[in-house]
Amino acid sequence: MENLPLQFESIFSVDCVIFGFDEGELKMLLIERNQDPFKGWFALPGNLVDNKESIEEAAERILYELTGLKGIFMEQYHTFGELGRHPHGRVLTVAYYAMIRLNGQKELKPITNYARQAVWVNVKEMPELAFDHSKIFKKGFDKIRNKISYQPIAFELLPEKFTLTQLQSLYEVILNKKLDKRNFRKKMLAYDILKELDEKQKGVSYRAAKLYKFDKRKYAKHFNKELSFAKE
Amino acid sequence: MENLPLQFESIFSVDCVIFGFDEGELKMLLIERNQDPFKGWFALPGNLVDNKESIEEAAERILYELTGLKGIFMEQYHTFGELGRHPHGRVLTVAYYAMIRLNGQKELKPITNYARQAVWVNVKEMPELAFDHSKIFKKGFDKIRNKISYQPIAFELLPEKFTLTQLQSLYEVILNKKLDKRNFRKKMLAYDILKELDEKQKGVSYRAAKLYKFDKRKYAKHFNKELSFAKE
DNA sequence: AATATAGCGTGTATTTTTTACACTAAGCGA
DNA sequence: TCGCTTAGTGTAAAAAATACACGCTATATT
Repeated sequence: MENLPLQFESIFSVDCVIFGFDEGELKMLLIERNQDPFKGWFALPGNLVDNKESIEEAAERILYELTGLKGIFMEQYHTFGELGRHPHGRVLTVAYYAMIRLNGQKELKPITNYARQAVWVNVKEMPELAFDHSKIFKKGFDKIRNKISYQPIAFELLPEKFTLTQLQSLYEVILNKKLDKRNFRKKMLAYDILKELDEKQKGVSYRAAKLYKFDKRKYAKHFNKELSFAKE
Repeated sequence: MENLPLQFESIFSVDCVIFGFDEGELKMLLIERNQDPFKGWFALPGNLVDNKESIEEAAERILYELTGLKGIFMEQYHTFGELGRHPHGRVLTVAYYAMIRLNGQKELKPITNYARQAVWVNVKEMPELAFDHSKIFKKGFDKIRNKISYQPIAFELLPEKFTLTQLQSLYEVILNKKLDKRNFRKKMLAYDILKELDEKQKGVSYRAAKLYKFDKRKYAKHFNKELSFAKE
């Protein structure tokens, strides 16, 4: 702290690990790089932070520029700064994650041409990524897997209205194990953070399930108590 | 990532939040700064990371230089990079924490003169700190409070041999609430990670308590199951 | 030697939470 | 109307968490 030049600029980047849930699969947002190094490789959306913006603002801007997604709230989870992580020198990267709702097909359109395209990739079919991004992704995945065990972040991934079966299968994908239907429902309803709607699922060729909404107001009330979904 | 100069140097720092437990009080390690800005203020041990060392190495080196403590394993928990956090420009700082055993009085002797002195301060009597260090400390404290609820990190703070009452009072200080003696013991012993010794406390003017050791081997066996201490 | 003192060490009953487990009901399509 | 597919439901047993109080023992004091 002491031997700093009197005025200086920091060089560091952010990387974003964005999860989405679609067709029963947990997916992650990747870009195909259009620049060296690692041109043509898949990578996490990420770039350098400007000198006059906060890191959070940078994360939001960069995600927008590379994928077209706007207004996504992300949470910081780790900073990576291995000596060898970038070919041109050590760049620190601050990693953020978010879980978002895929309303039907959210349009992915990179605004800059640093990215050739942005795509959703099933987390179970992740290719090798540029830089140390595979490691960053893995740690982010661990993070949400852990977090979902005590906080109901899963709702962020589902459409506004969802069935209990959808909710359960999301938990199953993230935790990577089967849960008991009756116990899952009992537990989830006991938390009293779901609002049952007067509506049913449509367009299915079997008995339609009731739809539910996440009730933020009730959730806030229970907020101190941490919720536990993982123990079963 | 794309518009990087071909070779560059990163400027960033680490700050260390080091907890110790002594005389029934949870304490934190602070230095008194001997340099502007904030000369004479208390601050977390922290400094710039060299260009050829990993962040972890830097944390260890810096802690040593400022306090004389060696070989402390620290864990990263957050990165702070507010635009205004350093008067000369934005410096990112990666924050680490550790909990350490204070064997009697561990000698604190700054090696460099960036620090005038290093001292243990009760977390309940924390002065205002330089830069945004109060915020960094607070987040670190939240972190261990949360962590101790499901992982037995408390052992790192106690002497090798300790009584159950000492262990309980440490939990009470960190969680900031009273726990029931019988239930605490029942739960702790049920986890089967303590080894009862054939020794007793010495030098107390009342019935001496049995001493215990933390049994790392048994802990490793149970490691998958997370332990819960906070619910009561 | 007797007594005071301070913290040690222990058990049980109750409530709450977690788990295991299987069938009928409803809606759609052929 | 029959067949298929998923929705929706309850109970009993086990495990975990909680609430709660007193005799014991080592030392210090007189």
